[in-house]
Parts: sequence; structure tokens; C-alpha cells
Amino acid sequence: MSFPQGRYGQLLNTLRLKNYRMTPQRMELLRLIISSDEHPSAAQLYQQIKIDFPTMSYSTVYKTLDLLKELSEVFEIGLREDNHYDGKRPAPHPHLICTNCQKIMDGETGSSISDLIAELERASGYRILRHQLIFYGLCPNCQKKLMVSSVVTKPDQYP
Amino acid sequence: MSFPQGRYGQLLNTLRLKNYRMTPQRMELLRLIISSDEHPSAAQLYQQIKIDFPTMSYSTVYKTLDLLKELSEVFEIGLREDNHYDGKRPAPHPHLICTNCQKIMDGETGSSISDLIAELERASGYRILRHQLIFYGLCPNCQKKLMVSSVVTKPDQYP
DNA sequence: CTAACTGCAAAAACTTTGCACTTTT
DNA sequence: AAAAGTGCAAAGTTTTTGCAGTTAG
Repeated sequence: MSFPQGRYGQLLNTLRLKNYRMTPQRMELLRLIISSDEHPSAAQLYQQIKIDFPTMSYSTVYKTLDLLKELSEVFEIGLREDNHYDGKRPAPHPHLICTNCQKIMDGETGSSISDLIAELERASGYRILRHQLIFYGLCPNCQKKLMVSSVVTKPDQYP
Repeated sequence: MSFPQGRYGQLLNTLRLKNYRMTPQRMELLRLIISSDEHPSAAQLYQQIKIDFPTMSYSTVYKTLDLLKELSEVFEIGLREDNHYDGKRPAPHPHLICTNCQKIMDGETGSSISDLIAELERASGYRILRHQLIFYGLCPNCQKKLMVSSVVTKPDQYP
């Protein structure tokens, strides 16, 4: 038995230990979701995997995502409009979404998040266990672009 | 022409000035959404309004909510599972959601939010314009309850 | 009176489910 | 061989849309 390095190898081991089967479709989804900075949506995963596995179905995409969510190996960025998934960092962290190009970026925070959580807990009496923080704005690229012209992008389509 | 006090009266005035019509259904939705601490969902609004206006339809609920969102008089708490609406405070602020009883509470924050936003902007280069912050945990009530027994609540049904 | 609003029914968008078939172990 | 996973098609859930009829201003 091997002990591969990197998140992909670790994840394979975890799944193997729990007796999940390593089908090609599943491995491809794993590979994509943990190696992509793009925070792909279900549709994007489906379309990407379909290139190499033409029989891939939405059922399998969603079932695999559910599995990974349950194992806390994937985090769902739950936008009403369009869900996206983050397989890189299982721990909750903020996401920045560009309202112009839809790019999703991971946010880096130091202590200000724990400060904020402590403040909220103190004021409300809630015991906070996890969070979903989404910040909307303009990415550096679009800030530049928008100084010149009004660029509008259209959202993806469901096939 | 009158200048009523309170958020309800102000909102009526705003709408009147923009030549929106004050239908009974619309006024009832307005009244509910700005006077309720419950952060109601579309379904909850629909059911509540249906009591006094039996012809009320989902179309009207959603059309009215869209109108209010556009005017920034209502904020959408966008959970994939179940959207809720906050008509009390138009400015973005954090929401605390109890994972046991689903109660949604407004979060109070001082400077830590601007600290957090400044930190994120600095690290990412994004220009942050608005945000949606959702914190999941246990409300004070459920913390007490759960010391005694395991209480489970079932989610609402769509009619 | 007429522009705006309502409400029905149908469509749309995304996700979930049931089940027969296939594949992994 | 058995258990698990796949994928089709159908159903589910919430939101959106088109349009004929109704109503506020």
C-alpha cells in the first residue's frame, strides 16, 4: 500500500480506507476539484469530465459532491443563483466573488475573523460552529478593465 | 400628502414617489417583511398573506420581492436550501442561523467587519462592494435544550 | 381610462431519486 | 460473487415568465 504525497493522494487514501471505490469518473472529479482554483460549479465539473468520460452524468456529479461534502472534503459555496465547490481547503474561509467576471477567489484572513466571530457570539449568545462568508466586488482585472469600457459577461447555461 | 413616521410609512412614501401602486397585497407584504424579526422565506410570506388575501399568488410574492430587492429595501439571505428575506435593515450585515431550530438572527458588529474587509482587500486586490455573511451555530435556546435531549426539527414543505 | 399589478398555468433551472445495468473489489 | 457506483429518465423544489383579466391612480 502506498502513501502518496499531496492532497490528491491523501484523499485517495482516505476514501480507500473508508471502502469507497475508485472509479475513473470519481477519480477525475476528485482530481479536478482539488486541483482547480476555479471553484467550479456542478455544471462546469460535468462538462469538464464529459470530455474524457462521455457517459458522465449529472447524477454522478451530484452524488460524488454529496459524498465529498459529507466527508468535509469539499465545501459548497451556496449561492442561490449558482452553486460552486471548493475542494482545496476544507476549512471554512471567505470567498471573494467578482460581480463582473464571476471569478471566485479564496480570501486570506488573519485574526480579524476570530475577532468578528467572538464579537458576534458575545452580542448574540449564539455558539458559532461554521460560517459562509461571501464578499462581492471587483477583482483587480475587472477594476482595470472597467476604467476603459463597460464590460458585461453572461452567465453559464444549463444544458 | 402625509409624511408618516417609521419604516413602513417611509417605504410607502418612497414607492408612491416612484409611482408604484399600493395594492392591498403589496402593502401587506411590505408590512410583514419590515415588521417581522423572522426573516421570512417566500413560502412563509405567501402563506401568511394568503390568510387575509386568499387569492395571493407566488408570482406576486416573487415579483414584489424582486421590486424591493431592486430598490435595496429588502436583502436576500441566499441559502441554496431556502432563501429568506430581511426587510428591516437594508444595509448588509451578518446573519446567524441556528442549525437546530433554523432561527435567523441579525448579527451586530462594531469595527471588526471593516477590519476584515480591509484585510481581504489588501490581500486580494479586490474592491469589495457588498457581502453576505452567514454564521451557523446554536442559538442560546437550543444550547440549553440540547443539554437535556436531542431535539430534531423538520424543515418546511412547499405546497 | 390606462398603465401597472395580479394570478393562473406553464416553463425554467438546478438538484434529487429510483432503478436496472455495470464495475470495482 | 457481492457491494458499490453509474447513468438514464423522471420527479422534486423553488423561482421565473407570458398573458389575459383586474384595479389603482
